[in-house]
Amino acid sequence: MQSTATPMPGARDRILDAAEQLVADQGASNLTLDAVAQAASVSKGGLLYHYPNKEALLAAMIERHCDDLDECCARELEQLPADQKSSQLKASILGVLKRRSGREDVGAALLAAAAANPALLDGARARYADHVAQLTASGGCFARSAVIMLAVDGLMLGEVWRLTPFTEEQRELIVQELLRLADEACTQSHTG
Amino acid sequence: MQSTATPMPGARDRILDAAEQLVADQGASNLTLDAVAQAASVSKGGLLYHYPNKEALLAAMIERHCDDLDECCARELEQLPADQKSSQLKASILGVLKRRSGREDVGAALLAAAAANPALLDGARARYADHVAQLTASGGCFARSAVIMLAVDGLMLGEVWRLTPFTEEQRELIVQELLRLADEACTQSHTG
DNA sequence: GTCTATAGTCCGATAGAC
DNA sequence: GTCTATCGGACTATAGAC
Repeated sequence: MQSTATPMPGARDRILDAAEQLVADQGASNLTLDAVAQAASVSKGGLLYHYPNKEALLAAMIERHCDDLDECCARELEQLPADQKSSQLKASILGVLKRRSGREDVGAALLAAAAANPALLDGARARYADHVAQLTASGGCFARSAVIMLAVDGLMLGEVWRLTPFTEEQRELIVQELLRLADEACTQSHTG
Repeated sequence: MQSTATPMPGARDRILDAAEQLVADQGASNLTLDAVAQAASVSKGGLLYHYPNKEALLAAMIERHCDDLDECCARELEQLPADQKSSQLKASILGVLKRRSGREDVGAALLAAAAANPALLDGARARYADHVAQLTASGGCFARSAVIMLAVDGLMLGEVWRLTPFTEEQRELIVQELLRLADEACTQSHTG
């Protein structure tokens, strides 16, 4: 485990950093073991000591990426009132969407790698299922909460693939609308 | 152009069919020119006559995939009242989500290929921008309409990557909720 | 624990006959 | 318009020294 301030990153994390930067700079198809080793200032043999094959490297990248996302949501949750049902949902919205991560290319590359090897996403799948379970347990309207979660996913993935053409103003309107819907989901006033 | 009933598919479409099936059966990483040629009963040289390189083949696959999606939405639109503002939005919801396409793997593979070559998605980007423009012009609430569109995308992409753990019942609840929200988006009663 | 060197595989694209 | 044959390059992973 890695604290937020990292005075001396271990080799494993340094490799992950280098791999991320490489993908962000040069695209997914250039994520070769050679390139990663060079970028991380390790030899290929050294790289393969820490991650025995490319799949293991990708799995570690995905896991850290998901951890980052969870941390963002956790930080948002701390700044929201603890006694409101909607806070959990709002934290998910803000944690994922408040600031664009700047690592969209990395996300795209990791998802691309998962197409060749679906098992890579097993961890992410488990996290997703947890979130849905939390949703059903939170007492708010399930369908409404799910729609909000899915819209968050849709916007994030749209930005990952650079499909969404929204202006910053439009994007802000969307986030505000999501927060409004989150309140509704928990007060259930929308069922009329 | 290809009519709905295809008595004798041209070589180009036959190749596309074979490529889709190959991806669906064997995964994205097995979409090699050799494999496609074999599956389409053409030689590699013949394949490369119709699509001069792999990128051209992928672009054609993506374009046809998008066309299919548009057609599904158009068909739904025909069955909805023409005089209601919400029909357009509802057609998008139903066209994409009513029946699972069964081609999720193909979508994943195409998206994955786009990570290595972002230009492949330019066509899809233009379509997306069109949809958003239609949204703003339709007179309904922009933010609400956008949220609905994004949730549709989120669910579709979630299924493409097999991330979503929803049961069929939950999925149906979500679709119904989206349709309800579409009505609200166009009556604007929610801003109250 | 980290390195060098290399084995072995696979793929995309070209050349040129028919 | 379709074929065969092959080139050249890139990649993962292993073997073994230090």
